[in-house]
Amino acid sequence: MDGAGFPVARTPRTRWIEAGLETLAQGGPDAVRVETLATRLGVTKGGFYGYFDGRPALLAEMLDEWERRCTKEVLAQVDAAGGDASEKIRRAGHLTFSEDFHRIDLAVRAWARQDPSVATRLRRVDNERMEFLRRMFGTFVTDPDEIEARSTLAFALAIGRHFILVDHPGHTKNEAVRLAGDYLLRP
Amino acid sequence: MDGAGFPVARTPRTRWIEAGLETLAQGGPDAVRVETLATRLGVTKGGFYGYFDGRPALLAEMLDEWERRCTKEVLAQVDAAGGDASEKIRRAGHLTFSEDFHRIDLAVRAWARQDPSVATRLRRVDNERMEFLRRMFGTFVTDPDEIEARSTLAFALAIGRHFILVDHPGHTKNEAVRLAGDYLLRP
DNA sequence: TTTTTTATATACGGTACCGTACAACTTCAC
DNA sequence: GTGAAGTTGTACGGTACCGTATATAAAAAA
Repeated sequence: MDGAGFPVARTPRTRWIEAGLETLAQGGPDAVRVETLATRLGVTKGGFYGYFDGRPALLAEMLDEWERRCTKEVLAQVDAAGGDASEKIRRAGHLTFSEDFHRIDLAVRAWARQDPSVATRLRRVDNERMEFLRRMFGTFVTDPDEIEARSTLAFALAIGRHFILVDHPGHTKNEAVRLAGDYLLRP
Repeated sequence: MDGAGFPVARTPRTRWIEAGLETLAQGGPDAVRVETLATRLGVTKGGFYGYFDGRPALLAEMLDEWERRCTKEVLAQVDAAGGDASEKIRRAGHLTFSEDFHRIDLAVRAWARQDPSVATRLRRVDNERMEFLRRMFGTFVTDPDEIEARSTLAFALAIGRHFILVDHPGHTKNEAVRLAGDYLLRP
């Protein structure tokens, strides 16, 4: 065809990015080191610089991937599943606030406090999520201020629960969060 | 007296700890490096190892200082000021999450997600704060579940507002948070 | 002033990581 | 096979940081 025989990459871009995101979730952005990632992947950094223009480029692409996942991917899954409007809203909520996305998300969130360019990306994503919450509360609350208040609290609960370390005597943590959620969602 | 002449330390323990906390707030725990701190303080690391048994010891003492500040110091001030329950809640919020303490607090919070020993300390502090919130809500709410729900939401709002990056069309961020706070504190 | 005591500067060896250069290997096309 | 072309391993120099050892400076006590 266009003429080149080549070996299959053992460690293509996607694997570096995947390992990077995993490490980010576990240890924060400072834990994402080229040589560490290489060891983790069972290779040396030899191939890395063929794919990425240095460590900053990897970090940028990790953020690209994270952003893509929590926007396009979530919307695609929601649309694919079908159902009516409120069904879709609920599904989107479960997806964007699922444990799976959260680990990376929380790391990005902490990272954003120290890096303005990360903050810009996070703001873009968070605004979309907040819009979703407003739509949700708008279906059974009429006062705009109350919509804003409840949406803000719901978002804060979804995020805060992972940054706050408290015991709830007589309840599990999940029960306590559910209690708070119910309080927020009552008519 | 006990017999020692000595020069006044230009850079005593407290200054290292102070600089450490400041750096922690700005760049996270990984930014707290001995030599970097020394440069920032206009000295070399020469004196550091006379005070601290290595970098981990400094980090530990930084956490000691942070813990001391946000328990004894803050609660004393809140109780001293008086006022009714919701007044105290706001005051506690303003004090423990005053810009000054807050910057450090949020950094510790992010740090705790990656270090179990930090998490243990944070849990101790957060439990005290949560106890305070429950007491305050308990003065005008009777249902225990509702006390727990409102307290959880109040805490989540205080923390979440700094980790969430959203625009509130028609409101400033502070207005939006106040809206949420009012909603939470209504009788 | 001299001595004593301590804080800091300087110098060192070691580790971990970055990014580059190039050699060695692997796979496909022929 | 042989060769082309991409992937990975290895080797290198550079930087930043750790922790130690020791010299220097400076202030209190004599």
